[in-house]
Amino acid sequence: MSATIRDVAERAGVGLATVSRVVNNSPLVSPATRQRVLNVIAELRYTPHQAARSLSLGKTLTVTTIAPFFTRPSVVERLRGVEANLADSGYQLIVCNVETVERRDICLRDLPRKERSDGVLIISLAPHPEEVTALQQPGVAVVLIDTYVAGMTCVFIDDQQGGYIATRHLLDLGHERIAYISDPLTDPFNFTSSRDRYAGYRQALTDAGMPFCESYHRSGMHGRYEARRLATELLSLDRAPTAIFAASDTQALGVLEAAHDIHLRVPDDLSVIGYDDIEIAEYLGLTTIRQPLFETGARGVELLLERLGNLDTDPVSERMPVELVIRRTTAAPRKLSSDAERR
Amino acid sequence: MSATIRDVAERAGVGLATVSRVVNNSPLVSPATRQRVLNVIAELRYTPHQAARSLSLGKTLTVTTIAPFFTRPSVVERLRGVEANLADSGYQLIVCNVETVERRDICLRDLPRKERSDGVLIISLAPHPEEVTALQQPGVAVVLIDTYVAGMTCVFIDDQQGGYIATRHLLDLGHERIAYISDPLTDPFNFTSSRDRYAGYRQALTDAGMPFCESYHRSGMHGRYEARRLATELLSLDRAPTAIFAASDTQALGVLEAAHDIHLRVPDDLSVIGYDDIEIAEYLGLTTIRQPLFETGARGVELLLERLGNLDTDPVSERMPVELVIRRTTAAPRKLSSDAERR
DNA sequence: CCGTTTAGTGGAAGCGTTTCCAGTATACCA
DNA sequence: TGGTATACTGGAAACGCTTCCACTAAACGG
Repeated sequence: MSATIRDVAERAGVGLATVSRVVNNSPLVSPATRQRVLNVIAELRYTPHQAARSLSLGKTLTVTTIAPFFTRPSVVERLRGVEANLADSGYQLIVCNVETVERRDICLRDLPRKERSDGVLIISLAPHPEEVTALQQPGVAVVLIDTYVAGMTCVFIDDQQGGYIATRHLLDLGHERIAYISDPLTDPFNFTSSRDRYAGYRQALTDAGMPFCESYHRSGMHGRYEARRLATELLSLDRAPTAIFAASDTQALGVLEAAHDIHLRVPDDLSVIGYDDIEIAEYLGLTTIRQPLFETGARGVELLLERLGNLDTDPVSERMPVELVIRRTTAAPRKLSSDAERR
Repeated sequence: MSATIRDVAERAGVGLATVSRVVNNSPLVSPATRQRVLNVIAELRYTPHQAARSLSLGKTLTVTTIAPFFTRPSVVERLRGVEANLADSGYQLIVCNVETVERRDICLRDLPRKERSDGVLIISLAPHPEEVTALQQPGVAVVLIDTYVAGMTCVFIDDQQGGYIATRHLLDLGHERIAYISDPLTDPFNFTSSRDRYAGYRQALTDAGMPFCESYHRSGMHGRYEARRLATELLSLDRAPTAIFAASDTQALGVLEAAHDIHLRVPDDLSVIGYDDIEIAEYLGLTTIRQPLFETGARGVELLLERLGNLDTDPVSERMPVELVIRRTTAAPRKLSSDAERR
């Protein structure tokens, strides 16, 4: 159907090897021959057959990215970073979306195999110990994004630090009743960010000599609606929090809605801080913790490409910084009401 | 390095062909042999080599999706539809992001080739006539999403209708000065949606006997910031519009910002309607035109898989419906002020 | 009981590349 | 002038799989 290297060779009156050399820019071809071959290639619209190429080469020329819920703004942004750096590398990007635990397990087991892909990028999914062992088998290069596992190459965020900074910000403003809304701290996907941010939250509280109140921590399925529900619960508490730290901007939106529902004004009656700094955060004036989403993806690919060149590289891990972005949803608590309530 | 079919065959004491048959669920294997082979496969952690498989099969087992600006909410949602329906099909999804015209041209020329992919999904990019010819060459199955081209298989949206409905809604509310903000009507990517929606806008105006005012149409680069700038221009006109139809929700956000900048209240002083019904639209109470984003992606894959089975299928095109979603950013214009200004 | 079908099996060709190896000119050096 | 390095070139093996074809042994019908 389409032209093969043999067709080109015959038509140009040269050997197969020569055509291959031309295609691969080998210097061992005389200019005259090269030109003749190039003409025939153009004439026949010849394109090398990927599968044949990779079979012969022993490489798939392919990089697989495993991403959970790849429509979430934060994931999309990381993916963009991945794509941007992979586009000109000659590798194709295979994207695998994970929305169920079964698929998570299948993907982590079957995809990182030499027969399928030269390299694998795993976003936000922390492999279990036995999976780590499998991932370390030589043959496939693996880079973890947004996750830290000792002994593997990772690009990650210091989420504990992020949680700390967010809470610290609220403490600095004078808040004493600070709640935290997040995904479940342990979940079957093995996401670590809610857990790490929680640890930072607790640490900041402790460092400030502030007691931790169990009922100020609520967790539930990721998403705006669930966060709205949790925030509503929180806000109807006897001693309702004056500030809520949401583990993601999306969840912060839910908190904002809940506040709106009961006619609480933000930041006057309630301070809200999110996490991620997704695009809409700026629009809404949401105070948040910015993490370098695009950059983690981009850097992850860089590390992967390096490892692809040399598989024996020692694993490296890079921590990316987070940053507090103060906008319009956090402010000092109203002394009056909180004092009144307290006495 | 990793086990091949030969290793399995030797270890199980059977022929290559038998192993292949087991792997591919051929009925021509006795239960006993099958079990023996399966045991060895498990033991050796054997996985068929993709490239070898596809070379032998003459198929790449791969589907490529070409998407412009794949982080835009509307595109992400379509991609999710694509992924959802492709996940269990046995085909791998290769994603190609297009953010420059050069890459658009390269992708449209090089990717839809039998040697690279069994099928190609093209999102929102209308091929030029000469590209259409190339895309119709047998060998690759191509499905266009969000674009209509005669003679090709497409899943598209009636954007003209959408533009009409949006404008009609504003007219019905009593607006007489309705502006339209969009991407440039003709652009090098050959996006058609802004153009079609514009046509609907004009048509609705005409049908209502309303004159079209050139200065009420502004176009610029896609995005919130540009839309905000254009809206600001519009709102500082002598006879400023009382309603603005934005060609996307993202742009509608920019309009909302512009209104906020000059302390115009929405919908009291200004009605705003968007397009797409992206997730944030509901949160913001944005009136908009909903288009079935996920569904176009999902349906596109279905059609592609059908064509993959039988390449000689006649091209079909399916139009998906749009729907007006009325929320809180549109209302009747304030008679008082508009009358006052007019006289 | 003997042909004939049928289930199960293995060998080998072929998919389209890359690349090692061997070969043939031509150029260069002594 | 002969020998050797040099610049190209082509043949063929190999990559790991699928599948056609040939084959054997058992089952079946007359």
